[in-house]
Amino acid sequence: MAMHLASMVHGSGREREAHDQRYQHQQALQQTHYYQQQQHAPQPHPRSYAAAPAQYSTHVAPQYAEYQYQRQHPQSPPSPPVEEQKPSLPSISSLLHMADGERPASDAAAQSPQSQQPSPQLRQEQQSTMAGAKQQQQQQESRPEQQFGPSIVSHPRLTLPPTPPMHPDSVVDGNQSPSSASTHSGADSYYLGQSLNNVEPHQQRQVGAPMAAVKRSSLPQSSMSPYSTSSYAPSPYVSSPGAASATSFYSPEPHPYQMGLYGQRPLPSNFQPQMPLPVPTPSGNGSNPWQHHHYISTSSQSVFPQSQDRYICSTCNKAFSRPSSLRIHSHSHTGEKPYKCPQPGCGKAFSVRSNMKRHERGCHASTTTLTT
DNA sequence: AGCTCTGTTAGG
DNA sequence: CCTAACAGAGC
Repeated sequence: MAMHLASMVHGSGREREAHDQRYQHQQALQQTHYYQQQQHAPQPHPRSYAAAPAQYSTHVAPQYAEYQYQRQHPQSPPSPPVEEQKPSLPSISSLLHMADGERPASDAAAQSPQSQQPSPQLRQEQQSTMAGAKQQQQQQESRPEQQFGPSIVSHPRLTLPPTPPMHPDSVVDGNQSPSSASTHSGADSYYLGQSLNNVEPHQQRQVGAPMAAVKRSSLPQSSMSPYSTSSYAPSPYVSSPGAASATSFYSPEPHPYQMGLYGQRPLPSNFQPQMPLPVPTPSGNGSNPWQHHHYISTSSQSVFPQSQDRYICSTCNKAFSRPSSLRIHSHSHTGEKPYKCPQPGCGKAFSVRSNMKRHERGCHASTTTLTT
């Protein structure tokens, strides 16, 4: 029966086939899981830069509209004018009755209070968009389905109090769009660097620990780093972002990690951020892993420092005025702690020398005073 | 110009 | 409280 509805509502062609299969399957699953998914749909990262989500919402949402319509219709109209339902719903009802026979449990779940959550607005949006296009199609294709339309547009429930709008994309593609959208935080840059270590960025993204290493740099990147938009690709110094870090533009020290991740060079004073705006490629794995997370406003270009902070971390794009600062900063990405507490028995290591000194003073005050 | 140290802030 | 990380001052 789902097939009927789906095929009736949908257009034809491959998309419909794919949809039907998927729809059938989803119907069975989603009747009970839909709202769970909705609740679990990842929220956009608070720091993510509003760029992406909109583009993901389109072609998946409609099926939910159908689904919602189909599922909610029977349970609901708070005060369904009988005369309205009579002419408009018979076929739907019959379909649903069939469904009842097939999956009583699912419908029971569908009628649970929780199932009321989905915002009428959402449905309204979806219906309004869908109804317009598809009703006409339906009316042309098969007459009976036209009841579908009127019941939608005139349905009293559409006037229900507004609830927080739910984005179809977050509902439907929760694990796709938000994640890709949320990758705009500077943290991703870190993973980019990590990805050089033969680990997929998205895999790393699931590893919580490394996040700590970049938590600080992620913020400054968005706020202060004008290079974020893409100091890599079009840079005269960098021919291939992936290989970029392997090239030592600035590497006074022979540290391997610098060569690998932080090969950095002073920006020319006349450097112009000429690079095109970052393209939020949904195809994440696109040829260029460096592209997928840069959603910095173009206005940031105007703040580009001409002479200061010429040393840019290739991982997080943070700028430093001194190479040593960049080097120290790089430790935060690599996790390297080259400064070890000299005190015997204390194996503590630090990424910043001064922190080690401080530790030494604090924790080994007595011994240090003796030794010094 | 660059390094080291100190002070400060923020997170766990 | 401890540590990570950063900015600024002094050298």
